[in-house]
Order: sequence, then structure tokens, then C-alpha cells
Amino acid sequence: MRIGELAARTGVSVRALRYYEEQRLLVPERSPAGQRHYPERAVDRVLMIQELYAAGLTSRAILALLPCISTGESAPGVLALLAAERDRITARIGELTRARDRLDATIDRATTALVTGTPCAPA
Amino acid sequence: MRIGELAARTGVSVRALRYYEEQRLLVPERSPAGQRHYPERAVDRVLMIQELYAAGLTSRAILALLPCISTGESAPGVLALLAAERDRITARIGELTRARDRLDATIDRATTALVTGTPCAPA
DNA sequence: CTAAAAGCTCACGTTGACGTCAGAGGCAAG
DNA sequence: CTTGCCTCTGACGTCAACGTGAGCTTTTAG
Repeated sequence: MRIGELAARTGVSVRALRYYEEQRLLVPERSPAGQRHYPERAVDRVLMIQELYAAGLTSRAILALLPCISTGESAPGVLALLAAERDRITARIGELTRARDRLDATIDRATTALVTGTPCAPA
Repeated sequence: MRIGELAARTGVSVRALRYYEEQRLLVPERSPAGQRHYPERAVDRVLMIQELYAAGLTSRAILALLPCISTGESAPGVLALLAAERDRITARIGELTRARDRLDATIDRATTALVTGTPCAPA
């Protein structure tokens, strides 16, 4: 399929797909006239890339991990990379959870203040 | 205290502290010669700001939330903002958790592949 | 065959939270 | 007094993942 269809089917922009190619995350075939042609599996690959981006990985990290993820195989160094990224994500989840708990506490206090009629002077 | 000490005690850069002032997150007093002077409570405030940044909030959001958080009081609109940010964080945690689970599965498969001696051809 | 729609390649713009450098001034110690 | 560290104010640089527009070619629909 061509780039427009892939974009439509994955929900990412045409520009993003070209950017992925620039980063060598997704290198399509070319028609004689120079147009990009993607195989069906490109759809899943794009979705995977999006998920990894959403997890906060950089293009470089994704580039290192993609062959491993798509084939289920691994070079030793890549396995360590995978584990490192997973640990980073776990740590990040912890950060976010703590921040959310703090926000929750603040919301509770603020709600209580409202109910008890405590005045407020917003900045 | 002056800016250098606050930076050392909070672990953020001098540049970052000046940036916080630019964003009106932390506005210090000035000595007659123009040097910034921070009170003790600035330490906690900086740590709080860092935590909110780490949670993915923007300067604008933090600016809106800080008076509420530090005083425990709230304007009605701010309460909604707080809830919205909390929901954003919760959604983000979900994303990260899914991505991590996928990475875990990949790690398992890769480890198994290693153990069973499946060959690997990294890109 | 023609015109619209889709693709192509540069290449600069954007956003956020700072980093970094330049040049000048303040401040306690010897 | 001067040495040396800290601080000041601009103001430009950075990085990542694209957005956006120009100007041109390819493909498709009628």
C-alpha cells in the first residue's frame, strides 16, 4: 500500500511515516517512480512504534529494539537494553503514581475546604 | 539564601531556578544590588515543582495549581484543572503499564529464544 | 486528455525546559 | 586593592517528533 493508506489505517500522519523512514524504523520499497510501498505487516509495525513512542522511548532505542521485538529473537546487548527500558518505565510509573497521589490528596483537601466554606484567594 | 545555595540544596540548576521565576513559579526577593534571595520554604517549593514537572505538567498548569496545593485551598476552576491533570496522569500510567507488559513479554520470548539456542540476526 | 488528488524532496518552524556563552557587576578575603 | 567566586541580564543553542509550506512529479478519476 502507499503512504496515504498506511497513514489512514494507523492513524499517524504521512509526515510521521516519512520521519520513521528517516530514523530507519520503517523502510519501505520504492516504485520505479519513487513512491513508497509498504507491505501489510507495516500496519502492525507502525502501531508498535507508536506504542513504544508513547512509552517514552526515543527513536534510537526503538531502532535498537524493533528487530528483537518483531522476531522474538535477541542479541545479548539488546536484551539488556530491553530490561533497562522496562526498568525506566517502571520507575516512571512510580513517579507518576506518587505525583497522582499527591494531586489526589490536594483535591481532597480542596474539596473539603470548599464544603467547610474555607475562603480561597487564587493567584 | 542566594540562588547558588538553593540550587545546591534542591539539585536543580541555577538556570532552572531563573526559569521558574520567568514562569512566575518562584519569585524571590531582591537585595538592593539586585541579587535574588529565597526563604527556606523555597526548598520545598522547588522540590514540589520538580515533582509536578516529572509528572508531565507544563509550567502553565503548575502555575495554576501551585497556590492551591500550597495553601490547600481552591478556586472552582482550579479544582477541575487538578482533576483533569490527575486523569491525564492516570491515563499515562495505563499507557506505560501496557507498554511495559509488552516489553516484559518480549523479554520473556527473547530469553526463551536464548535458552533454546534460537539464532539471532540483529539489524 | 485533463484536472484533481496524492506523493516526492528539501527545508524551515514549533514547543518546553532548560544549557551555554558573553560581558558586566557584586562581595568577602588576603 | 585586587583576586576570585558568585551573580546579573540578555540572547542564542539544543533536542525530539513531528507540522507546514513551496515547488514539482505521479497516479487516478471522469
